[in-house]
Amino acid sequence: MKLEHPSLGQRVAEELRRSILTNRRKPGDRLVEEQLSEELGVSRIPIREALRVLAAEGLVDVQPRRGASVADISPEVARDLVEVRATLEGLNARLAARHHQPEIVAELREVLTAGNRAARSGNVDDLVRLNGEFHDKLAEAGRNTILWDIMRVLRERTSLVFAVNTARRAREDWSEHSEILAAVIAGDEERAAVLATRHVHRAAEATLGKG
Amino acid sequence: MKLEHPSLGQRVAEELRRSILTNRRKPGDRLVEEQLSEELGVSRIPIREALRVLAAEGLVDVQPRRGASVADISPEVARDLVEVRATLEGLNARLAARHHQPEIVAELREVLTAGNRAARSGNVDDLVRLNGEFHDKLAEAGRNTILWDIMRVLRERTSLVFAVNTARRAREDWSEHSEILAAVIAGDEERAAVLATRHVHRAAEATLGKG
DNA sequence: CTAGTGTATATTGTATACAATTATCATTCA
DNA sequence: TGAATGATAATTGTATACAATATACACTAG
Repeated sequence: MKLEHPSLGQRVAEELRRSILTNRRKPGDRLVEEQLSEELGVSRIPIREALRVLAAEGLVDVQPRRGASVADISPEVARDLVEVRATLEGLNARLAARHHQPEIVAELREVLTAGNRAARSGNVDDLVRLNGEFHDKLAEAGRNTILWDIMRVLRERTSLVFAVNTARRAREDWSEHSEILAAVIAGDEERAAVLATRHVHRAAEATLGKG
Repeated sequence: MKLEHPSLGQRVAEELRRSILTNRRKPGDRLVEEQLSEELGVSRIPIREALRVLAAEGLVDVQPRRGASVADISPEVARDLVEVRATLEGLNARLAARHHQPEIVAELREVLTAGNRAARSGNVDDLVRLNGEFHDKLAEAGRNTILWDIMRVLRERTSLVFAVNTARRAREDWSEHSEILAAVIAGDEERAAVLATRHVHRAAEATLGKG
């Protein structure tokens, strides 16, 4: 077995995370240690570590002595996630508008163009990736590492729920992204915050209905 | 060895968490697996699990192949934590005011009286415990499990920083708690939110200075 | 005397083995 | 027939042992 710097556990976690977020493993699917161990060609120890990491992120449920499964997010929990995420995206957009980071803004502009293109062509893989990039870079522009970290996890968990609507809502999504970025560039904290918060709520409504 | 339901890892995590939050283990202290293993009388496996859990909570730093240590929170990170926590305490107070939960409010009233008593007598242990209870119950009143969970972790991490000031600021703390609860009871969402947010910022300023 | 190198030691990462618990399912008794 | 029961299998929890890596420090070369 070849060894590299990031521990096996880390890499297993990465692999599992991807398989969950791309819906190759679906909510409720059991994650049996022995089984994963064979499948990925490592012993159970790194598998266990990975499962704990993912459990901490909320992507996996683990019950003592009964094993792990892909998290199944109930509509109630989804609403809770949305409420928190909407608030934090608002805070972050406010901070981004305040801090005014030209380099990141330039990158965001590029992502925006690519996103609009993908929205017209309807390429789902690209849309998912670009949407992630947009929110990630925006979080970077907020310059708050704690916020960045929490939002990353919240985004993953909500994406587990909203995945179905990525294609359908693509146009609105990217038009809203555009408005948010404009407000950030203008340094209009209040408007950036309101738009970002509203953006999350609207994306949620498309899947959960108004609540 | 006696076995009980919560796994050893869980109990080790609990034990370590307490020792960190009570400052028996200080920021920067190394957490050597073998050493903890002997000290707590279990093998290294549960120790590792516990360290991962605490790392996910931000109470412990672990670097691959170099081991774990009690998290040392820089002033910059502390400011970031405060910014996020202030916002979320605001959101939660708003939700608590909206949802109007008589039973929890009754409990909060009791904690408040006990807190004011402790503030006058200056008993630090009681102050820490009651402060935790107040915020925990308030979080419960918000009825958002995601928010509750995130705030618990943020509170632990900020408490690591603010610990020094618990006694000094006790009077103001509890007077502010009282105002927040009043706004919650009155169902005044906006006022509850503003007060809760301001409360966190003020507690932070006592330690970090205005930022 | 300092920089660099190599070896010893400490520590973490992983694998294997076994113990404890939970789930499954056939069987028995009412 | 259906619920309770017990044996068996599947699975997780923990311990021990070993491999890989990082750190510390003495030693050599310049």
